[in-house]
Amino acid sequence: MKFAKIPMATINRLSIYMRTLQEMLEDDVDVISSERLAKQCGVNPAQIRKDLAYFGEFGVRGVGYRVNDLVVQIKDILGLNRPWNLAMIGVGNLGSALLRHGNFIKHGYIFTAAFDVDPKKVGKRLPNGVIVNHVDELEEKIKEKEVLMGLITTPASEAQNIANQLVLAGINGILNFAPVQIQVPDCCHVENVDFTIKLDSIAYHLSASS
Amino acid sequence: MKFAKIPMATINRLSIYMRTLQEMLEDDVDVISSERLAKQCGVNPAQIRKDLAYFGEFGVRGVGYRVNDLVVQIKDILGLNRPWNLAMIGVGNLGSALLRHGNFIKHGYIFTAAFDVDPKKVGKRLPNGVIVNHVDELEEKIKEKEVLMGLITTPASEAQNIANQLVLAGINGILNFAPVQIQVPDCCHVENVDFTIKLDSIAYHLSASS
DNA sequence: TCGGCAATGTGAATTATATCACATTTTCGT
DNA sequence: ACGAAAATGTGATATAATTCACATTGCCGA
Ligand SMILES: NC(=O)c1ccc[n+]([C@@H]2O[C@H](COP(=O)([O-])OP(=O)(O)OC[C@H]3O[C@@H](n4cnc5c(N)ncnc54)[C@H](O)[C@@H]3O)[C@@H](O)[C@H]2O)c1
Ligand SMILES: NC(=O)c1ccc[n+]([C@@H]2O[C@H](COP(=O)([O-])OP(=O)(O)OC[C@H]3O[C@@H](n4cnc5c(N)ncnc54)[C@H](O)[C@@H]3O)[C@@H](O)[C@H]2O)c1
Repeated sequence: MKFAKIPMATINRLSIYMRTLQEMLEDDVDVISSERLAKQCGVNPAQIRKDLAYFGEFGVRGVGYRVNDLVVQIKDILGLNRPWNLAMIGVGNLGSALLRHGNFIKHGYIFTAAFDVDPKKVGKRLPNGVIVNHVDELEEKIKEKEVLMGLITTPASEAQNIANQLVLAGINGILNFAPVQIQVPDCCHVENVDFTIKLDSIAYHLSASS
Repeated sequence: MKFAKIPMATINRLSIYMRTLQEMLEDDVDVISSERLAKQCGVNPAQIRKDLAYFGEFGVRGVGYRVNDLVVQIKDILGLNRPWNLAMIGVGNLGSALLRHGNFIKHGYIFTAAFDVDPKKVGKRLPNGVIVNHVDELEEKIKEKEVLMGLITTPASEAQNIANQLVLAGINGILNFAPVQIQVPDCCHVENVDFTIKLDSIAYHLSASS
């Protein structure tokens, strides 16, 4: 079972399960059935069991899943039982909002470096103590701070260029907020966040149903 | 063909095609083959033709697609040949960054209302001229300003509550940035944006490949 | 100790999505 | 005017993901 190809959708759902389970922990739920968890997450119960079955057997038949254990197991699967150092490239509108946001650290994501080209921003100290570096120092600082993922929040026109530099600096995980498709070698994994695509999808549904 | 069930994935890809085509227009490309467009968008050429075939015949055999025409056609499909009025609920960190962002208006999305509960924010005028209202006035203002979609950027704990109010105010399209699964009636379409899920997915890929 | 219950884990069936492969249609050069 | 070239549109095929349905397993109470 361990060596089957894992659907991407499964990985994304595991994140959602994990987050839901963490909320349940705070409400002192300690055992949960796939049925109840499924309802909470808006998926089919068999889906949850199948998703987990790719990685092993984590439940107790007739009982359900121990919430705390399952959170740990999912974290193991996803590689989240360790901190991940992040770099932000582009400390503008969106970049700053993300840097200020407290949720990342709660999930083990730590901004340890930030870069910009604007002289007004370079040298500034961020609320989390990180100092904004000039993008010229990208490779050096990324290695020094042991950064493993880069978040691109520069203008779209710069995104590909920044991606290239990140890859050269040894980064192989990128979260791209610029609304362009960036090209990287196979060793590097890119995820895109594009809000307007989501808005378009809502527009389609509202138009189609009227 | 018109009445086949359209895959969600098709709709999302149409947005990507459209954006890529719009870039090409700026570079004065006026005809494009599915093959070249596919390469640019990182998909299979047959995929593009199939996606479009759900809605009609837009190309010229032996030639390709007229870029400008295809943009118009896709906009028609998605319902984007008209403006969409948006409301932002929660004018914090993220909400403000989005409100300041110029890309939305370029795609026909117009923020016409904004809401918060913080007395320091209510009454303030935003860069786009919109005044922040108290959330108590949600329904009234949403009707007055003819808002059709709501963006939720409040703390997660408030998200469901806000969603309920939006539905009551007649909204049936919601873009939710809070990291919780919100429940709405079938008439309402919800899309979620959750950055940490994307980070988790990157973490998984980096862990799995090492 | 044992039988019934409850909920998992999973092969099989179904549904959805993507790709192939080619007949069709248009353009263009001679 | 015609034949070759190019690229669409689409039925058939392949692949992937989801859901069903039930045998299996561990728990609990009598
Ligand atoms: N702000 C939003 O709400 C929002 C929403 C969706 C998408 N986006 C996308 O996110 C990106 C950033 O948006 P924004 O609103 O923060 O823009 P912004 O202009 O406020 O910020 C961009 C920052 O990048 C810096 N920069 C420019 N070139 C750079 C380079 N080569 N290296 C490093 N830094 C560089 C600029 O100095 C600036 O600080 C854009 O691609 C935008 O389309 C933003
Ligand atoms: N900031 C980010 O980069 C980021 C990233 C990912 C997810 N998110 C999510 O987006 C949401 C907002 O994040 P943020 O960083 O902007 O938080 P924030 O605290 O800066 O902003 C939240 C705003 O919502 C307002 N608010 C609270 N209750 C409200 C209510 N009932 N009605 C209307 N307004 C209300 C607050 O007054 C505040 O202005 C959160 O759910 C967060 O998890 C944010």
